[in-house]
Amino acid sequence: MEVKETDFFDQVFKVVRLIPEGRVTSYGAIAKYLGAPTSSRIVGYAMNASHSQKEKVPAHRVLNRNGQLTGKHHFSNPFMMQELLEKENIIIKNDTVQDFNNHYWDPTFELSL
DNA sequence: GTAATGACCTTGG
DNA sequence: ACCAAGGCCATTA
Repeated sequence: MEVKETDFFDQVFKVVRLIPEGRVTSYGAIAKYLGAPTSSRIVGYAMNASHSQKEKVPAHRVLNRNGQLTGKHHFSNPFMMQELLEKENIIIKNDTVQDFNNHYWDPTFELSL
């Protein structure tokens, strides 16, 4: 089964796609939700593979713990990520999401509710 | 098969 | 409070 990259990736994509509009989450939150709080890097790597996925993944809603647009450079255009987020009523300044705590969407909290 | 890198986070000094 | 290093899993060279 070469089509199966890894279950971890699939899980990450699934959670990322569940992120509602106007909400953002962090890699560590997803990793923790998947049961791998220390494997936060894998989540970021999964986003890197998101381009390979058929279904589009709202990777622009996934930021780091600092609320910083670390992977904006990986998009079609570095500004695309910021534009997409701004379109969702999310304010971004200096490549950093303002009111990050207010827009933070924790899967372990929302999905575990 | 080994080594290095990566859209990160946690812990130690 | 700030700075530094380690760890994690998977992919690529």
